[in-house]
Amino acid sequence: MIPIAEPLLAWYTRHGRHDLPWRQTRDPYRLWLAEIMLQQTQVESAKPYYVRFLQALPNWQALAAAPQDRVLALWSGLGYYARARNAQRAAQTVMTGFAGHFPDTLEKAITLPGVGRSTAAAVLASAFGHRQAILDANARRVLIRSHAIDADPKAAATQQWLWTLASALTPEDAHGYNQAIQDLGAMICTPRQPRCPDCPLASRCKAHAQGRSHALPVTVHRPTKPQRRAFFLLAADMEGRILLEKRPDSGIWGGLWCLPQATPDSGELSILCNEPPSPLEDTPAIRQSLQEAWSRRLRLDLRLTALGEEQRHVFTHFQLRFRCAHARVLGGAVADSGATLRWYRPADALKQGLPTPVRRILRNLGGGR
DNA sequence: TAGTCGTGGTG
DNA sequence: TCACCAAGACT
Repeated sequence: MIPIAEPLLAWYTRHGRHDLPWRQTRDPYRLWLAEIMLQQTQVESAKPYYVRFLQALPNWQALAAAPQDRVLALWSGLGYYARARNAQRAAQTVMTGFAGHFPDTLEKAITLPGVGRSTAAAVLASAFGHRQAILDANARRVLIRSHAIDADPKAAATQQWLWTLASALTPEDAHGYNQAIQDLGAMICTPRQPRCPDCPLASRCKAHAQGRSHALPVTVHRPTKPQRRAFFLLAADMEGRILLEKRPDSGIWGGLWCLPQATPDSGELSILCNEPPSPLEDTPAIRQSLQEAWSRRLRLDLRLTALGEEQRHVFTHFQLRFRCAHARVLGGAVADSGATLRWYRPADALKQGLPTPVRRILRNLGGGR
């Protein structure tokens, strides 16, 4: 084991990112929210969301009591929407189960939905000064390089070893140390092109000594992403309002408002589910099939007027190719008033919690902006 | 245990 | 265009 706390803290004092919004506070709510938003998310992406979210929902009580649609709207565009749903559940648990206070032990903290070991440790260390080790992507990379660990970082045995290492290395000032190791990972010990000449740990880093900084952590080859295809329905009524459908709570884009989707070859309208990719051709038969399927399911008299160009959206584990089917609503029972189908004027739709591709589509409706 | 869950930046 | 990656957690 290589002691790194001392040079790390000294470096952090001089070069750390002390101006990050969540470093101006020791309020557990604010620290916890930052940790949730930063899960698998880079600092620059989370920043504006963090500020906006706190402005709207500044404490446990406000978040616990807010409508889910409001929470998701604030999260819209940030991704991993289960985090937003879990965050609200966690806030409700804090209010009802912990008397409005973030739990002060690791065991209790990780019972909150969306709070794992690393997130809990980060909050306890920063909010209460507890000596708790974190193990996020930054800390993991620093430990793997400094100790020249060759094993697959994702393997369970490696994880266990890294946690042991992290715990042993974390000093009494875990609050400072945790932030220091994260900043080092983000600024110096970066995934690619690590800046070893500027690193305070270079003299004791095993990977550096072996000239393998760039080769660690080892990467396991991932198979290419599968493709999924779908048609999105852009149905406008007489007043120019657009039909949106709320997605189920679980699964992709859970709880968000989306354009109704369909695939041409499945008899009924499937929703971004895992099925063999069918081409997004524009043929009379496919238009007919889409029009009938949507009309039936949504109980609307639809007339498809055009198919937009193919667009793409890449997820972590698959790639989505889709086209927008523009349609007019001639009449019929308006599938409205339901909990999952609503008509929105485009300007109002943009205030809802939308997946990024849907937001982009609706933004482009009015010709830009 | 191995998938599942978003989005934007980067080489 | 593409694969990889990010302040991970859940099922």
